Amino acid sequence: MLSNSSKYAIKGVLYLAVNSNEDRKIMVRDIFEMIHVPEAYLAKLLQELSRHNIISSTRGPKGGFYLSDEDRKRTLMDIVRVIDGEKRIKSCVLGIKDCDMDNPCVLHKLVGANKAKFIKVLQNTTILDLVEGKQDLEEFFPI
Amino acid sequence: MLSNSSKYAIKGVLYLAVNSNEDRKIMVRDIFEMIHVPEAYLAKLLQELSRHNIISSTRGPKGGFYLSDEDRKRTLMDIVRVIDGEKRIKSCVLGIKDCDMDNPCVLHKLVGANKAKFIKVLQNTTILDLVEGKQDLEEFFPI
DNA sequence: CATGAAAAGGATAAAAATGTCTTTTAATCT
DNA sequence: AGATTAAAAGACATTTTTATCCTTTTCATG
Repeated sequence: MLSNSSKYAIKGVLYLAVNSNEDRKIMVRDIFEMIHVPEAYLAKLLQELSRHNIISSTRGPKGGFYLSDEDRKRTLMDIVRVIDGEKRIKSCVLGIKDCDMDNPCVLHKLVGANKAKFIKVLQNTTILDLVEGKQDLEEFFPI
Repeated sequence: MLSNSSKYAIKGVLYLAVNSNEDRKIMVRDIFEMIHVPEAYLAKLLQELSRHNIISSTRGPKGGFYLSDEDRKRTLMDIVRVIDGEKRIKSCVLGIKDCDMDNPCVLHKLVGANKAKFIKVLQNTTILDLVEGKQDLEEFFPI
């Protein structure tokens, strides 16, 4: 349903949400251990997200990845869409290829409702939602 | 969440449920086109299920795969368990490795409820459930 | 009991996902 | 300007999943 890559990406962004801002950028080197993702792999994922303007980054000294206020309004679905693509997440849990939520197979009703709800959660949950109301931030990490 | 293999297996078993019984065994050759699964690959999957007594088979002339009445009481979860293993299906949608339903990570509550329901469906739905009340059997295929 | 039909099983191939490494580019700081 | 730092980019490697092929074993039947 979600690839490892998407999960890694979400964890990375979550870490940035808690620990970074415009004035406090973070290097991959300082993230990967906390979230248990291989350094180079995480770098690639964050680069991909940055290229799609889901997160922000600057190069050079004092550089690193961070989340702007705008970035924080992104949903989990935005992340998944970049990493896995729309198709993978929406594809049928039981069917193959041609079956998806918009064009369901006959088995779809069996599991479709649950899956639809799951997708709604991804679509409706922003990074900000996840982090705020989370006073005890320690609680998140290590994931 | 579910591997292709599991989906293939479910489709195959569903076909058997509709078209086979003790007196009417079916060869892989006569299934694979209907459900859009490569012949040799489907054979492997059905063999694996047969070995685990999820479905039945006999060799030789007039042989083939079929479902006994007992087989029909198997759940979708039984199939998935054989093909994917318990671990894969129960692993966390967001976390990695050490996080699963029995030992949830902090992100789990976000998506855990939906996933739990999905698993319950797999656990509670038997092959028989799926097929009966399905008068218009044509409707199932091709999947 | 010989024969042929079918599953079973082993070995291999192809593709996709995951993970690593090296070079290039850009920002910052003397 | 030049040195240094860190992301960006892309080539390369590994592992897992998916898929195929081919031989062996089994068994119903004539």
